[in-house]
Amino acid sequence: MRWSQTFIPTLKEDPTDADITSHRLMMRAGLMRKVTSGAYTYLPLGLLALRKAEQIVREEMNRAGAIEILMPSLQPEELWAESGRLTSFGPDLVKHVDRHGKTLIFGPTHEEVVTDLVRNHINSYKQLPINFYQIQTKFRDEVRPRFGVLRSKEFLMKDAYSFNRDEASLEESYRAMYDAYSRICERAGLPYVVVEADSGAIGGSVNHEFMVPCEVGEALIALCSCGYAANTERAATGPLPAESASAPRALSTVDTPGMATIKDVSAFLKITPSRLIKTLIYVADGKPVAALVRGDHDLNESKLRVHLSADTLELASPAVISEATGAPVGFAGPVGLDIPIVVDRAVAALAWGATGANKADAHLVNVVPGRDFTFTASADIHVATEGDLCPSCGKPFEIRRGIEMGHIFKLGAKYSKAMGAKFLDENGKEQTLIMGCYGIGINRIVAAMIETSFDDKGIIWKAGLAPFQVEIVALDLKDPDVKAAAEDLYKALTEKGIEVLFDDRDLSPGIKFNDADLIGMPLRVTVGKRSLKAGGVEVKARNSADSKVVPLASAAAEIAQAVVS
RNA sequence: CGGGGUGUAGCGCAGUCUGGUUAGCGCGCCUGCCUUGGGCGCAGGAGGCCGCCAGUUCGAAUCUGGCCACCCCGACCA
Repeated sequence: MRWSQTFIPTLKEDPTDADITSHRLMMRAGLMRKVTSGAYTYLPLGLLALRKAEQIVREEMNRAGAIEILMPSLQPEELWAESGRLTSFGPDLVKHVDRHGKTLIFGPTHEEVVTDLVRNHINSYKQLPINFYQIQTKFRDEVRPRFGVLRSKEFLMKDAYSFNRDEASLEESYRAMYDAYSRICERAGLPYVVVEADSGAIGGSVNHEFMVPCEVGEALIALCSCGYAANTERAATGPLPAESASAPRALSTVDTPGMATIKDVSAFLKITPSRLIKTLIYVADGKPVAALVRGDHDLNESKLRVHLSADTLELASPAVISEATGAPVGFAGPVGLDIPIVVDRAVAALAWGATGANKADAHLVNVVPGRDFTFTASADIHVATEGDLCPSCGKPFEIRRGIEMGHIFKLGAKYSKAMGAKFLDENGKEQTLIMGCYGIGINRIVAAMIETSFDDKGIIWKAGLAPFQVEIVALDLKDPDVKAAAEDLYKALTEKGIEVLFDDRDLSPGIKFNDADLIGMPLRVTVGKRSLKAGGVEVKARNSADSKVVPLASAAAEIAQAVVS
């Protein structure tokens, strides 16, 4: 591709609305442009990279035995009503009412559509297992799109859905996807960790996320040297050692006028937030329950829901809170409370703490769990954080940020049961299909790679995703010898099937070198009067400061060799 | 949805507080000359509903009100 014949609008300055590296560089290197919040136009260079990512994913899916199809973005609302997700997915759904008044959903995911396909056409165990996938644009009405293409309202996704006869078969499909995802990360040049994750709105039990560790990642992951790795939304925590109870003092009440937040109260009482016992009132399946966590911890609703075996769980309204505790929000406490009380194990481990007094403008101090209040259960119900211990080996976690690039789920019968997707087994007996689903964000592959491979000059492409393997920078194009040498090399490399970008623009060397660094192709070949005088062309890798002069006669072969290796 | 911020040429910004000729600067763009190994030089030029609507005023980029868009933090989240 000749630079003069394509469209690569590089920017000298950083755009004001991009402040993370990948977004900034994707704009500056001319990979894309924003159309509106959360929606981008991919320009030639960005599109080439996106297609590379897509092709890697496609090849690995095919290799893993998945079958490519293409489902529509437009989905009938009724299918979502059948699965029950019309409400659970809620406001994130992008909807459209057509001229007949029928509501269509712009698919954020395709469990319903694919399950509908399968229930109509898969009837026998002989057709199983089967795994359908597609690479398609998805829509989500994101509350806050951000970080360029890392969280957008419209994005390219590969979604695969396996249908299996039983758990053992699902395990095989799941394993095949797990391995495929690992290979995809490796081919794309992405550093990654696989973590246990929470399943959110998709459902199911076992699931893993493929994370690219990176400062701008939105997910927090707990890592342990023993190999345990989990999203902090999901990570179990090991029990903290109980504090030794040194001569407990008597419970007493302290006036705390207007102090309803952890920050206010801990400052006023001159104790650390970890000594405060935060009392949260929830409504589980219609009944109020108190959940106690340390002031420096966040309650993990998933853990609490699982512990309570509740179908629905939501934070109680102020009215319910004051009815249960007799106090306004901010002053709830466990002492004297007559609803079920679940304490986090970290709270149970406290020798003493401070809590709300169930009375406006008052807190209790020297509260001893078990002495001053009893509790229904003690469980791990807080979000894993710095200072927590690994549940597997007991050593402290390391907490890191990561970009969630892929997510694989064992769904079980969640959708097949709700939508009646069944098959007949060898005995002619009707069975419900078991499902798995496997998603990977194509745009995120590209952005995450850039986010983890750049320098102050620009992008440093890993070969797997690089739009071109080689950029020829031709200087002194008005010199016939230089022109001929550059053209010949371009032709020779192209004929060898190498992806070459030929910067044939008649611009000053500085601009061309800076652009070459910015767009960051793995190999740069400079052809100019000076290089010819030195005996040929200058070859330099983007990720190295060294360069060498290669004779014209062997240049094409040598460069081709370097690209392959 | 709560908090904060920004909208002036393709990009990056000044001007707004304190209203007053023709709205500036750098980069980019066009023409000519010059230059060719790290964002050259000289000369000439094009490009603006100053986010939108309404109001105040003799006069509004500037003051007032409403609206819209975008960004950041938080909440939320395959």
